Amino acid sequence: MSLPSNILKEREAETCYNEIESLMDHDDDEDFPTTSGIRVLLVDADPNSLTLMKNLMAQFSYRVTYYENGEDALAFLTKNKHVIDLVIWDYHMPKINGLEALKTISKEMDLPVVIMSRDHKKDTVKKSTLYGACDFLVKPVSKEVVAVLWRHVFNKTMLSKSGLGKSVGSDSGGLLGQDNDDLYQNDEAEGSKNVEDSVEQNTLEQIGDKSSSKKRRMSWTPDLHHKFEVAVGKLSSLDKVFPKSILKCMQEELNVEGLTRNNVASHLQKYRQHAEKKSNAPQKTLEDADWRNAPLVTSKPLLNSNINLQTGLRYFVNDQTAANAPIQYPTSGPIQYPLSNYLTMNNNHFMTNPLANNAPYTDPFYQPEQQQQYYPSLQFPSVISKQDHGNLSSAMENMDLISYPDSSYDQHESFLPGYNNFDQNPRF
DNA sequence: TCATCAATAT
DNA sequence: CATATTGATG
Repeated sequence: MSLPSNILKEREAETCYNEIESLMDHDDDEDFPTTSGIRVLLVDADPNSLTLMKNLMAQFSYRVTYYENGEDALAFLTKNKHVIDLVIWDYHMPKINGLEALKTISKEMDLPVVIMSRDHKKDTVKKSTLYGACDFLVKPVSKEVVAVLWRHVFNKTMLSKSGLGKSVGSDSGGLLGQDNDDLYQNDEAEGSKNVEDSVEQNTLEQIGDKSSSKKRRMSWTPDLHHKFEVAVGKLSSLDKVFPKSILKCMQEELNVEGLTRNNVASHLQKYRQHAEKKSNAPQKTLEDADWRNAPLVTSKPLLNSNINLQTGLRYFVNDQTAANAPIQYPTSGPIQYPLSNYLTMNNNHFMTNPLANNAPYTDPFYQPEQQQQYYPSLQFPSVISKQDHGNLSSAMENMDLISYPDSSYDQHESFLPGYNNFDQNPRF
């Protein structure tokens, strides 16, 4: 098993350090960082797009090895992993698709893998990122994307690895250090059945095999939390807001099973702390207030977008529409999510694509002949911090993926790679 | 490292 | 039952 630092070590030292320095020095907008010499394995079953991408990358002096056949590519890779810096794999491949490649590569070697796809449907993006894809490119890939690709990948992999200090061995399973099999714990659990299911499993497990499996910690899904709040609301007028009464109400009136009084008590504690915190300190710090009140940054969107180091997804930090969109907790019926779709970025933050105000936006940063219209609400997702959004975040905490449009994305939408601004101390 | 959850101890 | 502490998680 190769070491995470192999990217650094195995490239020629001088090129490498020059590369780093030039990368770090360039926060200048117009200058693209050099990508020369980066050794890329490019795999795409479609010869046309393969050629296109290969040529484009050659323009930026990447050293590209390319395959149409996934098996051949993998065979090459196992022998030559030490001379490859980056793997770009098409999602839709016969035999070995992007996900298969991700699995194998993250297991057997330690290389950043970028997934490329013509579509960017819900599943494609979700699975790719969850399986540890370092980046997700939508075909046709623009030259701007290629220009900053290595910078993103490098930044992501190196930062996350050096962030843990020198420890090298522990994170070898993948970029996120997660086992693929465990990623979808919550996938089958939906809606109100969540807790019942998990608790049932617990009891079953405990009966069947006491020694091996730990009981799974329950999770307060949005739906369950909603019921909790409904129960609290009903009881509050009677001054009977105690765990026991809440539990009773939830069980009898809201058909919740499998909860214990302690579960409710624990949640109630957190719920109250949350309310207290909110009433005590509704004032934000100056800095936060400044940020929240700052005008929407639209002058150079790409330059202001960030990449999340864990998911590889882009986010944009100043979308007030999204930041201010409240989540609705009706006293009955399903929760009304705001005009947004939330992706969990990490345990602290959500990325959102507000679907409101779809007015096309022309990026002034581009030269006239290159100008294109964006749909800002979709192009530039923003981040909502949990600290600023109490009631929104508490209910959504445990969700990997809250919601997505049922239909595939608008064709104008994509997770466009932005320019990482190398903010070493990002707000998020 | 750091914040926060749910569980458990007091 | 309320509150403090713990352990796990990401």
